[in-house]
Amino acid sequence: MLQNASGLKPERLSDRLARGDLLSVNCPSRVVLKHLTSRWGVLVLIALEGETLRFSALRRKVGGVSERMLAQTLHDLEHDGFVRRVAFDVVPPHVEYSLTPLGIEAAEKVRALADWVEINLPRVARVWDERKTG
Amino acid sequence: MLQNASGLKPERLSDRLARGDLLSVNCPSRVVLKHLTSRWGVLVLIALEGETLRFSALRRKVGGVSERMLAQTLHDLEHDGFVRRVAFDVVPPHVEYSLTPLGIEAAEKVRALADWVEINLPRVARVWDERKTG
DNA sequence: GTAAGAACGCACAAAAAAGTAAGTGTAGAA
DNA sequence: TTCTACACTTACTTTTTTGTGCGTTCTTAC
Repeated sequence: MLQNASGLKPERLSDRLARGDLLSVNCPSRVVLKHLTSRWGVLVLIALEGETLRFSALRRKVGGVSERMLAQTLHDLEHDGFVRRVAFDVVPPHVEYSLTPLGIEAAEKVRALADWVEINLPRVARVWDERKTG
Repeated sequence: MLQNASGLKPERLSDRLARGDLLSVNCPSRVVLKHLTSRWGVLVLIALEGETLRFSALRRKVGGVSERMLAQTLHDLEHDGFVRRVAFDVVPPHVEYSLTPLGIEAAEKVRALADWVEINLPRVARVWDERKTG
């Protein structure tokens, strides 16, 4: 994937991706969407909204993440430009994570969805119950 | 999970779930969020916005889904009350899928996120490029 | 002293998600 | 008369994701 079949000039992603269509296979947006909607991606974005946190604090805030998964999620989000990582060269290590402007925008959308789910959970739960009751 | 340890009256999910906190482990909203943000869940919701589709048509519209995954995704979404399935007892089979009112609301949120991603993909791609260029 | 905390990277293992292939039963098209 | 479409299901394989635990390197608290 991402290979340059015609193999000419050095590819620039930002050129090639004017506008994709989510519903088409290989739409590059799908990759980004995947990071944003990943199990921990959503929660990290939300946890980081409005505050800067250190790795451990973030881990404590996001219930259930393992260190490995948090690190990986943070890498992905940083790589896409949603999260900013600032490391101070001291010992013991001190690293701060925060949202970039891009990340803030994305977090808003993610948060809107998450909020909707939390608020409407009772409606969904009612459907579950009905099905059990028959 | 979901077992009734104290084992008294028949549990009703809609009671137990007044309001969860996404950031806590075992928050039930996470299950629903998982379905909505799953790889194919997002696409199916979007594909079904505004139109009723048959299984095959849906499969053709959502590029890349296998039959198995589409069926499973549809099951999950139906189970949560986002999708309505209407089967006509004829041969060859005829089944129609559409969004419920709940599904329409959810789809709006999901779509908002997806649209944001598509529109802002160039900004993300620029970050990718920068990193490559160094 | 000895343990914990800081922020990971790395190797391995288990679990979950996804893909592949094949089968079902009938009808209308080629 | 052989083929395709329809809407799946089931069994099996592959891929991806997630978790576990160890090592690092130094400092502060007990």
